[in-house]
Amino acid sequence: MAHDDDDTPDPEEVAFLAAYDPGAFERPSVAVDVALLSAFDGALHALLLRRDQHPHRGRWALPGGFIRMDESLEEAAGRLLRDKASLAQVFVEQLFTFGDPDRDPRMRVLAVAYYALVHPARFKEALETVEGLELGRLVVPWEGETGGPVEVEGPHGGDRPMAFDHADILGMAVKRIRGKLDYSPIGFQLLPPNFTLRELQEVHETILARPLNKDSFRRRMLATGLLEATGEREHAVGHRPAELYRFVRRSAV
Amino acid sequence: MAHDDDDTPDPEEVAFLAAYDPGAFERPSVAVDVALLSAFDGALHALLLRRDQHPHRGRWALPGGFIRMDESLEEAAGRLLRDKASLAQVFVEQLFTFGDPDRDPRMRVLAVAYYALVHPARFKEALETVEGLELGRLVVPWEGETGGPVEVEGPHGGDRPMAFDHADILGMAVKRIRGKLDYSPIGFQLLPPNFTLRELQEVHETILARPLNKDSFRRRMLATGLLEATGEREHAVGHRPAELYRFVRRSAV
DNA sequence: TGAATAGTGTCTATAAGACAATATCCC
DNA sequence: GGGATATTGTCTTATAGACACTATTCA
Repeated sequence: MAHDDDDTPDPEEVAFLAAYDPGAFERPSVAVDVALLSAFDGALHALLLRRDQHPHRGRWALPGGFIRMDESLEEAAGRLLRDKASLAQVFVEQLFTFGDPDRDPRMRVLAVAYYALVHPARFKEALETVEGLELGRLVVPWEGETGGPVEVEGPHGGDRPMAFDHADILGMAVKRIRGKLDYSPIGFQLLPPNFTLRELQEVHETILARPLNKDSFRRRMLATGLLEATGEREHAVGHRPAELYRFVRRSAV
Repeated sequence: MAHDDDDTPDPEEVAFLAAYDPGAFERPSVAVDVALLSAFDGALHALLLRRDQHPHRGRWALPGGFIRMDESLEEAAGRLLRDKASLAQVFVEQLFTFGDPDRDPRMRVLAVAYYALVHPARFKEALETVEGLELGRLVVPWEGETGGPVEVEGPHGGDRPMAFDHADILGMAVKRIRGKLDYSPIGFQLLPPNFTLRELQEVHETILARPLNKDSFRRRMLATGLLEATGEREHAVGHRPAELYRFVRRSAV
């Protein structure tokens, strides 16, 4: 790895120094922050915690916490979701590592950001059962995959200003999942096991924040071979019920 | 940010503890490793350093080093490229953060991986002028954007086994630039300022490891509006010289 | 003049968008 | 039956691949 300092010809010695004398190199704190997202009511939503301490008191923050020495980053993200939102078995993926020296005024903290996707039922259950969790509705002020921070609103409108660089983390999450939609069946993380094509299209439209052509969407999705008809149909919908599909577990790649 | 431990209701207090008493929380070391890539001779190549110390003595590693407390991650990547390869003004982008607890047998080290792209002339100049740098030719054992570690060969063939998880970092870099090629003019980082369409196509083919349709490539590239004819042509090529193009600086986005 | 690649034009196959027609459920 | 959406089929348009033809340079 050659993790040596610049003018030192011996990487290993330096590394051992750092290992045996923690004071030799200052080390940053490393946190994992998770953008837990769901799609409903025509918008992406995130789970937030309101800060009651300085800095950024009164602003909203993503669930996060310091990593432990014996867990991987992804395990830390999973642990945080379990502990802060009592959600297990959630799809998580690493997003980006934020490391501006002054992103936290107290000390140097790196944030390894993850995003997670759950379907609305589980999302809302966490929101109602776990103390302190609040809802943030994402308003994306840019188009396509341009990128940049998002704005966050409360359930009844009104701003929810984000703490630290968490609006950037959310923006990065939106950008990432918009990009992944093109080539990856990411949408099924945001739906129950069985779903109609219209529901899938609504999820896509919510993520992309633009209407999609119904016929073309239908054809494209069925052509991927990732959807499988269940033979069942939705019911009690006041109109012709649509067939329910499920995502195929990719077997041989 | 709520960087609190699980069962602690006061994130800030914990953070202050960590800040004022570094022993309260163990912190990992954080390194930046850079996959410096170039495309020539029909393959992607990386700059490597041979390890002469344990662990992984005799294996090859990417240039890397610990971050400093006063620099951002991207600044650290730039500093490493200057110090280790005397390359400045290189395009770098964050790739992924590797954090397996046992990725380094000596201690917990997170590696924030970056990739960098330079054109062959600068790459080879670094290789020849900077002591200790060696050449790695990437062999990608998977197709498309499947992902996974790459194999690395020396300039005259023969394996160059990579240290730590650096084969995974290189694999992630290849996967990323393959993906970006579709929607981003990433190729121009690997070319001189003026270049022909054929050269651009060769870069794309090298990155994707598959032949591209010439007519279609031409049309697609010119349709992006990112290429600008210089009016000049290549010369002394033994055949009709092609027009030289340059990339347009995206003005209004 | 010939070798070799650049660059243009045209045809075909495929995928996306538009739209119409029919099907099916609930009320 | 009426309302509403599902599902299928057809037509049009845009784009990618294939291929043929002309253009231009150097040896």
